[in-house]
Amino acid sequence: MKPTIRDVAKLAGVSISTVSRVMNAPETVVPEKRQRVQEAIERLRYKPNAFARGLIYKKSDTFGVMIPDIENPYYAGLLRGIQDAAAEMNHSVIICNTDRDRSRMLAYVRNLFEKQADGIIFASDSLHRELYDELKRSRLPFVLVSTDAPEYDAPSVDIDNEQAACEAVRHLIELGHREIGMIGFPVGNTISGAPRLAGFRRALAEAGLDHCASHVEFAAHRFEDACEAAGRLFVRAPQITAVFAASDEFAMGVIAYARDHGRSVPDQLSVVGFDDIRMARMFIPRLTTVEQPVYQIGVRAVHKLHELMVNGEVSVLHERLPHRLIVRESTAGLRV
Amino acid sequence: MKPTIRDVAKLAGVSISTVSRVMNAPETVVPEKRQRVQEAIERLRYKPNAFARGLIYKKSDTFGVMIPDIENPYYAGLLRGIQDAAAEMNHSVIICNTDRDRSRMLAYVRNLFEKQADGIIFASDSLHRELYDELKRSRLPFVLVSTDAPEYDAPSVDIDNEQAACEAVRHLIELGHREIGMIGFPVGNTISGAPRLAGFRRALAEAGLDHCASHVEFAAHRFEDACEAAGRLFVRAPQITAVFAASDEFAMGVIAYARDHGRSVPDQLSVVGFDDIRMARMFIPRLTTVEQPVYQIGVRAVHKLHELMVNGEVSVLHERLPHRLIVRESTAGLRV
DNA sequence: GTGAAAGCGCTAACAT
DNA sequence: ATGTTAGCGCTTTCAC
Repeated sequence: MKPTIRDVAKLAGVSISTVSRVMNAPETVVPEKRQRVQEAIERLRYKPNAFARGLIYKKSDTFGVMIPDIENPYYAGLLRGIQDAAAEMNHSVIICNTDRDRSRMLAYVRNLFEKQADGIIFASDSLHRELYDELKRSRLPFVLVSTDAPEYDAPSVDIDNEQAACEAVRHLIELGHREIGMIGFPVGNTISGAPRLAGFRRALAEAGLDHCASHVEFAAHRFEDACEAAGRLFVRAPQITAVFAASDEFAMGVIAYARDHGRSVPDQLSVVGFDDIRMARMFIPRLTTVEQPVYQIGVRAVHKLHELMVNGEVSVLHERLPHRLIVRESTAGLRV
Repeated sequence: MKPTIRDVAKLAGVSISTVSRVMNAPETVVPEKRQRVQEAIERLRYKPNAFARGLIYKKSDTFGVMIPDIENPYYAGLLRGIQDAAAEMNHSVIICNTDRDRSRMLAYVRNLFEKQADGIIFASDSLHRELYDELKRSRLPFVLVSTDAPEYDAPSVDIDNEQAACEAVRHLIELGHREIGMIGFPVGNTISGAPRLAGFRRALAEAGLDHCASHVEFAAHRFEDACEAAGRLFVRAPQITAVFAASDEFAMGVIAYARDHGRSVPDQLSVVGFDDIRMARMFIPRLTTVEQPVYQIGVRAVHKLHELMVNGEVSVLHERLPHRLIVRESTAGLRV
């Protein structure tokens, strides 16, 4: 059996409260006894039971992270920031891979509630009504990451997606492109949908290129979806010389499709991605893309959650971190 | 405050033991009361406190996963299998990103112990003495994944790395290559090191190509390291026409390096990777590689851990899952 | 079949 | 400064 506080007390010849004090307020115990207790703790390799503590303190030093798909490099980066920040403050993180399945999400929330999680970080999925209600009822503090839910005033951390998309498209325009298409996320789905599309349209409008505004195809999430979407786009608008892809994986899909159909990148087609996942600089050609500070987003999310847990509220509700366009090899000036 | 069993009892007009019975052995309660209690539970949205339960049952339905780096697609795939299998049996998984830092690993184990985790899955890091001792002392059941530790007889799940590497190299040989190099993991570091090197050497020996046995360079873990290693390899042995890379990321590094130095793949250089990460089929050229059933490895690891938790022992100590060579576009016959 | 009470391992009054 | 005790929320004897 694992040693309990009683075992330590017996071995040290003191009462259990003294042992408890040695752990929680050592200065209130005379050095001599403190010493004895510490030795007993070492010898027995005693560690306090988190259940018993939790029952008293009503906290678990644990929180849950809900993400759609750990295999997606974007979420992996996020998770890393989250876990590092959590470890920093001695908290554990329980990972919940949702696969975008609503009933799984609900089940996770309930489970986290039972396990007395101190909070939840909810990343990237659309926060539907039922889930929001459950979250609220559970009274678990939660923060949203890369998920906009303007209708609910939940704390969030993110980048300015509309602006970032706009800058990416401007880059294409500055390169001389006048026939530009986009591969986007479904509009309703996540924050990556609508705002990035809006940014695309804004850049177009600024440059008087509104005729391109409908050159948009949507893809679900993965590379293969993007390949197909690229196919549809090129059929509809073969004159296109540049594509804004709403994620790096989409950009790779577009490039792969183009390559398979005799269009070389960037000579005959420029492509901008989004996210700057690690793969972006390993791909050939290296991807021009919008860098998101994923790791930092994760870190900030944890801090925000912590603030929420401690103060019950948060100083800035919606936090936006800076993004940056990184020009690599997948975009080039338009050749006439 | 969260409702407790007392609140439910009061609302239903019964004793707390009856409420407990409704949850744990409903058939022992008369239907009428059972009904009332269930209604009260619903109304209050009561959920039993896992701390209190844990204190009694001495288990948390939670286990920890230690991995070096979630951003590495290989581990991400593993984690996905693990999490799915865990969710299946209503267990939570606490993620511990080790960054290969020994003191962090130790800290995680202690933390998991305190939190009363039911077991640990330890992936891919080398299991050093101190950690092994800590694990043993903690009496936490644990299973090793993609980590060989023959000196300790710990349960493990993995593939046959030596054989898989051998097959990858044979593929190169069958293609007509006679000057073959390798980019490997440091030999001491993980299971990916020594066995894959041994497989490389075995295939070479079988074909009477021993003169290639020293055409090996080592890289730490990342793409950039592999690029550099490729540089060293080509300086030392410029006659090489094919490379066996011990991971897909290494293969991409080699290809990127070759591309930057005027060697096209697969026309002038064939490259085989290892792992079949998702990116392997998105890369250009698509990677020929050894597929590991990562997801399944994760699933099996959970089942093995569960077996260990329940029975205190495991029927087969070391489990090996099947691998498979997938030929795509990064390898081609030798042109003379 | 149901309630009262003990106890899981710990902390925090409360005595001394 | 230290020991005794109540109690966190639950399960499980043990009486009735």
